[in-house]
Amino acid sequence: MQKMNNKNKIFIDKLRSAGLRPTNQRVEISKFLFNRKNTFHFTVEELKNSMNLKRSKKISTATFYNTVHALKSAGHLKELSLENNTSYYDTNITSHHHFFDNGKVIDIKSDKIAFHKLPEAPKGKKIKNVEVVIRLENNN
Amino acid sequence: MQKMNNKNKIFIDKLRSAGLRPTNQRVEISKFLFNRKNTFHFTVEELKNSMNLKRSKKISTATFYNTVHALKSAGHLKELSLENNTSYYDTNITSHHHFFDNGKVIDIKSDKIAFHKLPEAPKGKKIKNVEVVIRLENNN
DNA sequence: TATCTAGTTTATAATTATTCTAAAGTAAGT
DNA sequence: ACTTACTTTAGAATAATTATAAACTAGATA
Repeated sequence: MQKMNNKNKIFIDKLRSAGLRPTNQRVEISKFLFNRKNTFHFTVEELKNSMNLKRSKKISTATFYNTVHALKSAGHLKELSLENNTSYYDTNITSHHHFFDNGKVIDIKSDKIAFHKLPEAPKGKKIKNVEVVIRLENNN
Repeated sequence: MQKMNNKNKIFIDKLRSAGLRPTNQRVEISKFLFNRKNTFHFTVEELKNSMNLKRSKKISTATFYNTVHALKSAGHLKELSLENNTSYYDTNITSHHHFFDNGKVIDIKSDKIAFHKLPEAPKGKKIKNVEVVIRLENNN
């Protein structure tokens, strides 16, 4: 069914590398996420709403969750812990940090933060990653 | 009803400063949280379970949530964003950071992390706080 | 100290984000 | 074209949290 043109190869490859068959729904999700100039942040609910808004045949919630989860596990998406009851995802998987301002996420390029000192991991453990979240508030 | 002895004054004061009347349930929660040598981390569910385990008359879930929320708003507890579907709280409200290892939270003293470089807040905003989470994995 | 009232507690229902289930549909190998 | 294992989907289930509203109580007042 899926027209297997070169244009979609990159998006299909991400799915395959996540162990997912490139079905229509998944390819559309993959394109929506990765076929753009700038990376962005989203919640699954936001993704679902913005994609389904323009579609007559809606993609189901479960498919969004499954696909996002698999893409995350394969390393194509990064999950952010910013608020305690919504998962934010980032299509920018390079090492970087975030400002968080009342539900809005802003990237901080990796080179804008440098450590002078960092602790060692407890014995038997190693550091998987270091995440900095700078929370913002209004100026007075 | 509440025996207003000096021993409890400090725990009662935390409640009052959070705008809460020092009822029996709340004083017990406040004592459970703050009447100890070392600070600790907890989820509301864990707090409820460990307190109610030894009680014949259970404190209701709503009271735990309300009290924790008010104490947090008053600055007596710190909420941590570590996992996306459970709120962790910390009775250590001083500035510090965390290791996070598969559901387990470990404090990192403030002086163990130093920044060489930090970005400025976007215009109109100021920095509320800077949180570092170092995620750990096993040394295989 | 008895009374009163606004604030509290509780069980339960409601909500939100997410995961599970199982029936109907489809990709891709033969 | 056929087959089979993987997908999609609607809807149910779950988990964390918040809301509701009836019964209860702290603490001010008479």
